[in-house]
Amino acid sequence: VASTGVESCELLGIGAAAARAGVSERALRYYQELGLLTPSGATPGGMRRYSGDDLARVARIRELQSVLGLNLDEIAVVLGNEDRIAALKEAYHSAAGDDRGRADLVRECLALESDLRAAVKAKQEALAIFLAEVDAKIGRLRSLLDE
Amino acid sequence: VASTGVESCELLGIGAAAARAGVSERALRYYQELGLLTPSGATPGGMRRYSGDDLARVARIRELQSVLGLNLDEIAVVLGNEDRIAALKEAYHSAAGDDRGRADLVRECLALESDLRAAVKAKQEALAIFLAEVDAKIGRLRSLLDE
DNA sequence: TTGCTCCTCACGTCACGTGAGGTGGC
DNA sequence: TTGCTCCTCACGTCACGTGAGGTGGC
Repeated sequence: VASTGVESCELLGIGAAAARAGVSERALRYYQELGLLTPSGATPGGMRRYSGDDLARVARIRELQSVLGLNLDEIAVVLGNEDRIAALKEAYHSAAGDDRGRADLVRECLALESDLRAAVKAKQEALAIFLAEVDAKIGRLRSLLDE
Repeated sequence: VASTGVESCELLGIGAAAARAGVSERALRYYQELGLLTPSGATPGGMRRYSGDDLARVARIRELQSVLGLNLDEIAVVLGNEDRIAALKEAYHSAAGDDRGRADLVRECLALESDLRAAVKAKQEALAIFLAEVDAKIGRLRSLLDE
């Protein structure tokens, strides 16, 4: 999961973490305030320590903001679902719990992921139409140049 | 240009205009405050009157916000360019002005439209990657269901 | 002790939302 | 006169930006 070049043993301070993630320290503190991202570690003095997984989570938040235009409330739902999926995989590997309830959980996660997929598809459609309009405008400008 | 079902002779009050455009009255007043959209008409009493072209401009603003994620400063640039293109077409039909300067203007508009096209392409690329990830996650969940 | 990084308020910004209180034409 | 729509402040919200002033470990 941690493909950011940070070993899982060494945790970063908020300054280094913000620099690596390409966000502000304020943003990291704000995500924590909203319960979106709790740093993996802390010093006795109350300083935040971020892991590679934490940085991956920050990247995911920014992606959901910029690519899909979700707000932080909506992102909390998506991240919550992804956390549940990860927990489900753990539960499947260790053969604990009842199969009946677990299958229901998987179906629930699948439904939420399908909703996300539909949102992406809708965005793609809108972008394709937009691109066609821009291309048409460019074509008309080109023909204007050829008198 | 006006394909919103509003005849060009009858201008709408801000309430009807906002309802048709699917935005708030506050948003229309805010766009005017920023110089993005000046209503085509006004009553002696100081009430705003919106034309079909005004509504099309509002739709364009919302499209640039939601599809491309531009802020209102960036949208002002795009709209300014589109206004110049429209003015250029007028100038080409009436054979006024010098051909030399006009061609330069067209080239300038073309450059800005090409920038816009590049932004759209980048968004498409990001969305395609995102969709592939969602599909992979859905596939893994489906295989979990098949035990 | 000196830097450096970190901490918590707390006010500013952008794109509006949402009343508060008053005006204007059928 | 009564509704209805419109007007201008003006404060609230979301996702942070940006200092202000103080703390903590090498």
